[in-house]
Amino acid sequence: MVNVSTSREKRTSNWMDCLRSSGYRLTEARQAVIDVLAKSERALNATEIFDLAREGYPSLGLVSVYRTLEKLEELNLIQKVHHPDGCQSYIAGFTGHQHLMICRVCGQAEFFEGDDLAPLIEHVSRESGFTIQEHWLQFFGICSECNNSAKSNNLRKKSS
Amino acid sequence: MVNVSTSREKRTSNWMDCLRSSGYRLTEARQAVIDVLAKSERALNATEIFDLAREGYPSLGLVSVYRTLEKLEELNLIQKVHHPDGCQSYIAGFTGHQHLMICRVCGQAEFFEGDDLAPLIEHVSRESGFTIQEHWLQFFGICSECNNSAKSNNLRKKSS
DNA sequence: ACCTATAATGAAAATGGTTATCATTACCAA
DNA sequence: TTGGTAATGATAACCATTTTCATTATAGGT
Repeated sequence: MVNVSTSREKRTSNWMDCLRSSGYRLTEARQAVIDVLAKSERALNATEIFDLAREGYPSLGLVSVYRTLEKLEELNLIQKVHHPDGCQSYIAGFTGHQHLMICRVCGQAEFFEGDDLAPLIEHVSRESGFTIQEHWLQFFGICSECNNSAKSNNLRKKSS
Repeated sequence: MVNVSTSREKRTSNWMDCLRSSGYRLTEARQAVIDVLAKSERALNATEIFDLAREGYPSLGLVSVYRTLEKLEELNLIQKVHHPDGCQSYIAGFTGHQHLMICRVCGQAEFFEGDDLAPLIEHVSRESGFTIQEHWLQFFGICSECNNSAKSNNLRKKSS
């Protein structure tokens, strides 16, 4: 089952449904991991998820985090995010593609669409003899919130 | 010092020059690592480099491989390559950008140019409020050599 | 509502890749 | 040639991830 675009609020129950319909059991450990990941605006690694999830479910074991991540990835509910300093973090995601925009300050990640790489792929393909099957595209920068708080910081500095 | 486009043959000596002019010493261990990396057509991880380099310099230690990689990356002579199953391999590269085309069969990696993402970046930027500073673009597919050998395999199958 | 098979769990140990420590070696400027 | 020291390789330490295993808790059947 492939999940479809889901509001962040319904994502948790949707994921639990996906697990159940794939023959997996619904456990408190999984619930705790899913709660954290489904509502996060940035990619999280196993340890971060562990720490956050234990706030609500203290008996959670780190191993269960790894095991849950495995299953969520298998069901295409989450995807691994590649980053200059580490590629072991995960984020809720609809497609298998890497079309993310990542804020270097706060880590917030946002999907974008509208890339038309067909002409480039066509060109590079003909030039090189490569058959191109997949592409990764990712942007790094500063999100609007961090842009704004940087501005107001500057104002404060100037006025002081 | 930033290295410029260099033919594969001259790359080794060029890299040694870069090391020297940056105040690093030229040692046999480094030479061995550089020899392997400079002539490789695909990204290699530390262990692969270690194994290959020891063929010519058996007393090489794995730790020296890591240390040399560190320095070559610092001098922008090599860059880390991100891949679905592992992001710890390195390839000789001119720029800090990820504009690679990688063969899924043999791993051969080739740089390409000619991407004009300015309109897309402009659009996504305005839409989201993100300031986009950098982008990663990477293609995966089958290189021309592997395409050809796949074809001849098919012919052989059909004729037998 | 209770059983029961077994999937899933958490703790502890094992693994594997990378980094730190340290005595020894070898590079290179003087 | 020599001396200061950067770099080396061996070993140990480290840390994230995986495996093992006895115990627990889920969900389907009764």
